[in-house]
Amino acid sequence: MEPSLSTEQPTAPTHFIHKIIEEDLAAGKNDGRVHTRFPPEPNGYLHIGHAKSICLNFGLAQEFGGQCNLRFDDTNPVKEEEEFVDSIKEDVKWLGFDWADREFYASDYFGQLYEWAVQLIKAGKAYVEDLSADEIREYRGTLSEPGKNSPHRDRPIKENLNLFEDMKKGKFPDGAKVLRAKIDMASHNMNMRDPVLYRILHAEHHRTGSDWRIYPMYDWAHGQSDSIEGITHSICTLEFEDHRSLYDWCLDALGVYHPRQYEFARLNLTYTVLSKRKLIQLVTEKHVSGWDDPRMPTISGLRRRGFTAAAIRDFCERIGVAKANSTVDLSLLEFCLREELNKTARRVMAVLRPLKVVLTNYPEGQVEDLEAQNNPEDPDAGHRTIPFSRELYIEQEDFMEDPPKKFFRLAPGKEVRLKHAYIIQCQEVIKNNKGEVTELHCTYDPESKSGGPTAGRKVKGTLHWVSVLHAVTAEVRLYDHLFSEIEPDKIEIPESLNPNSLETITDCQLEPSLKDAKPGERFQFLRMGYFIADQKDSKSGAPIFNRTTPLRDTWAKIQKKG
RNA sequence: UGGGGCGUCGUCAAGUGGCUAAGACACAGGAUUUUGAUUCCUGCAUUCGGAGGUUCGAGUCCUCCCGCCCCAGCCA
Repeated sequence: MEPSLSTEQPTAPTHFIHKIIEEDLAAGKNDGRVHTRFPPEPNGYLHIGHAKSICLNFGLAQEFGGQCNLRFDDTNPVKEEEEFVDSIKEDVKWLGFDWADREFYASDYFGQLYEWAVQLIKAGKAYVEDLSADEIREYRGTLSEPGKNSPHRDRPIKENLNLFEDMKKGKFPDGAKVLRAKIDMASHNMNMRDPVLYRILHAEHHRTGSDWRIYPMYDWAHGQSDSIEGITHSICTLEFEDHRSLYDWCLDALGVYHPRQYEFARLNLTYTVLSKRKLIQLVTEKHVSGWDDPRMPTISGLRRRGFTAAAIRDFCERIGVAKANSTVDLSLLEFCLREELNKTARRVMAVLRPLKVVLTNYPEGQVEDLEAQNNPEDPDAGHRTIPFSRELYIEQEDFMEDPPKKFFRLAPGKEVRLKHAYIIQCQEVIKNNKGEVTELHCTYDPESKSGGPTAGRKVKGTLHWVSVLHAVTAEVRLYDHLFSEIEPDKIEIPESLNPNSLETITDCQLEPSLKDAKPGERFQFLRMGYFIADQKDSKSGAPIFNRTTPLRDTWAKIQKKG
């Protein structure tokens, strides 16, 4: 391999958070430490938007020689489940990141968080509220009008302490009381109008069981968890920008180590829905087969679809990190995918919609083993042999009885090259009584054998094919966008769905080497696209393939233009 | 109409007062090709949401205006 003389370097990420860290390091902050965290709530599966955050947090730690924790933000027992923490761990690992022994849970800190709440009460900075949720809302005021103080705001510290302890002991029903920070009911920032710190929830927690009757709110748990873990840069999405002053207030009120929060714009993708609400809706209303349906933008869905972790990481690097809301073109993700698959996927031949071809001048009963390169982009991938015989299948769309001018494929009287094999010419079109083409009679040119001494003759088109006698029948699932709208969030779910997002073909004919494809194995079906043997349904000997993405199709574009 | 953010090519996104406003994707041409794939060339913002102003010089500084996003959960 020759060393590359290119001076082009992959553009190093220079986004604003990267710069902040560089500046912090230069200024000697945090003793030169960089410590981030990825803090998912275990109430759903991770999706491509989370991947952006994962790559950012783990990537920054990696680049600066720091560490990144995996921390589950499990402060709401009524929404969170073990199933989700398992899937999250699997997905982060699959993406290629390692949190070593730093797997943490906000629930690990419930004890400390409670003590800190007591400390806050003692400092006169928190009080127990008796008002109902509705009343609290009324007292909060509106965006343009200040709120009013709660009648319980000036409760004596001693009383607050007792009440809070009783809340902890489970003496009150859900919703009866709540602990609030005493900040400023007239603040322009709604989050500072005496935010709720603790609520009563008589619910089983997936980790702490029935130990607790009160659970901290996000704002009380997050910053302190960051503090406990020694996080230096707490990176979150834009909607938490308004929470930053509360994040800072809590840490300052306690006088503990104070990490800094930075916000970036979350990822949006064309033709894709990423909101948790809609993702859950897709699953519960069974518009998809589950969280890992290959059409889902979840990590598990993308994995099953055949995406690679490297392609997703590359994508996350290319989209950049900024504060402007943006919607990335899905074609960029597809580009990253194809770029990698082109280099790595083994080429094979598979006929999705078979049309039989009989080579009338080929000896009956003869079988030739032809040599085929596994991947022209990777000489190390080697070669394999493919059986060739008198009866073959070609793709239905590769034949037209009355073709337009620029159709380079098979038509009556026309010649094409069969990949790795011979040039054939169409002599006769056989039809059934409905007038449908059922079979083609062709002749082959024995002088045109691939790799042979007289193979030089050029024809315009090359087709993939499979020998009838040796073909393996398989199911193939063709996927398209789940949504037909470029901005599916603007429309409600049944209407926004693409009715043709899944097409299952059951009588595909594959070259024999595919018979024992292992679940999870990826291929390029020559001229058709990239496919993966489904990890759930495919079995060695009875393979089922998912189309990851089609190849770029210039011919389709020409046809569209007419 | 309170507060917090954001507006640079179709889409992302560099740019932090001084050469003709990076790069990628997309798109459009062309070359090579036993995948109409890949690869390779070429083109693609006289202009930075708008209007004024400061300056020898502004996407970058100032003023005003316009537009978009987020916040009134005992969700995160």
